[in-house]
Amino acid sequence: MPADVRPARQGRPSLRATVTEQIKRYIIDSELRPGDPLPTEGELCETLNVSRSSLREAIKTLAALDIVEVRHGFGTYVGRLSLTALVESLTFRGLLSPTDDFRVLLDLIQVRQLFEQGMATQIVERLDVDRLTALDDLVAGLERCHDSGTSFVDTDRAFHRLLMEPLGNELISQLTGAFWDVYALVAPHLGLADRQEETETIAAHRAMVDAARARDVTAFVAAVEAHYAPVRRRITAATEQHPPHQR
Amino acid sequence: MPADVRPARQGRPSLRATVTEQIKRYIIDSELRPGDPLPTEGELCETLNVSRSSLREAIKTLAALDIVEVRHGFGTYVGRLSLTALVESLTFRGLLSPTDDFRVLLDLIQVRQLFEQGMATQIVERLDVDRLTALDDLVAGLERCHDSGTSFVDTDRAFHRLLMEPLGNELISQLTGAFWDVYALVAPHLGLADRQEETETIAAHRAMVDAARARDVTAFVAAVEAHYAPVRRRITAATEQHPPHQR
DNA sequence: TAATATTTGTACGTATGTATG
DNA sequence: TCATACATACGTACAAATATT
Repeated sequence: MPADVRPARQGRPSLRATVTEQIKRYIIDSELRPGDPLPTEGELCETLNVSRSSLREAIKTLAALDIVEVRHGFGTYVGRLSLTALVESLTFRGLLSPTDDFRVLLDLIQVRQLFEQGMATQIVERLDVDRLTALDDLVAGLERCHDSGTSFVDTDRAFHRLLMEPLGNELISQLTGAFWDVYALVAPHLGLADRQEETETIAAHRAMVDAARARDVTAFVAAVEAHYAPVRRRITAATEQHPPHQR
Repeated sequence: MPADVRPARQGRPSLRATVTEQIKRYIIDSELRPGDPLPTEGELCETLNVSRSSLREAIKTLAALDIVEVRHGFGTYVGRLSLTALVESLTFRGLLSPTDDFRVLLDLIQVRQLFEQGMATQIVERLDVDRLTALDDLVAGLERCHDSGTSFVDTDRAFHRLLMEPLGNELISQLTGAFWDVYALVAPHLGLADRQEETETIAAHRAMVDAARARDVTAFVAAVEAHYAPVRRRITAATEQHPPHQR
């Protein structure tokens, strides 16, 4: 009986690796969808002929990838397949290396900018009136947050996700959200204050909406540039002074 | 004693969640680097005051994210922080929904194209003579593979990674590799044959190198377009005929 | 409100497999 | 070959969460 999958490093695949593959196979073969229930641990143990400990470790591996979702005392379900694993992995990377973490953040910002500038033509084309109005509201929300001193972050995240939504590319949308999450999680640990530039940032958001409404790709790209430029400057400045790693 | 971390959904965080956070914290606080050894399971159990089962499940969660790496019979180490989790997650997503999987692939191709076109200016600017020569060799390698009928894939992957390397953006490089991996894993399951268009693909690769050598951004972008156009056509065609899900 | 069944979470003990020297 | 250290696997028991009655 040949091993039909990659032997990872060498030797035989571990039992847990086998079990994770079997569970994935079960989900695919049963044509389950996110949210659908899986058999209980007991049933799976019996079906796959493994102990509960081994099965649980396999389940935990799959849960980390959001391929399954476990609810205590209730059951196990097919996961939402979100990119939480990517967020966790990148966040940890950002927190891990004090000397390199600014590099990680710069990389991240560059990708976000690449998404919005590289898709500028399609974004400007496809943003309909409803979405433009919604974006207006979100910018107004940013201003309210600024005035009242409340948190910026949720509204900002929603803005950038809504911007990419009309592309109809679920991967880009999710990556946008994921990268935003990572930035929001890592930046505070680096002592990067946001508030000083909020006014500038809000203006850039508004410029993006205006450019999109005017179907002016060039102006839109410039507005995106203006949106990310201060952040990049700040990170670069922080890199140069090579601050001590806090905590 | 207040719960100092996010309550996730509701209630108290599970012990396992706490343990995973503690291990991550330990790695960061100890300033460990990828490849560095962690304490043994026994020591960690004692330090964190948890049973082996709980600890092991936490370890498995971290291993799935490549935050730690376990070597059987040898020990546990800080992981390479690769994007294997992203690859696994996206691959599974592609395999999961027969009706949508072409959509997933199209999304993927679009992002790959976005990377190469959006970064065209910098790529063309920064590719030095050595790298251009290396790219020449890789194209020659593609031709040899085509003539001898051997596998295309490794050389193609190397080409696209080398293309992005001079950007110095590790995230883009890794995402490029990850997306390539996902495509290579999912495409065969959809019955998308590659060989028919190999000649066309090789020509596009060569055009990309030539354009880069001439520092001609416009030509480079066009070559990238020509590289991905046939793939996208093929996926679109396959979508329309809505084939039965094999296996 | 309370009791109960179901399901996942945690703990511990023991035996086995694996890598290194 | 052997010894040691370590991870892997299994089984059982009980705790905690959830839903139903």
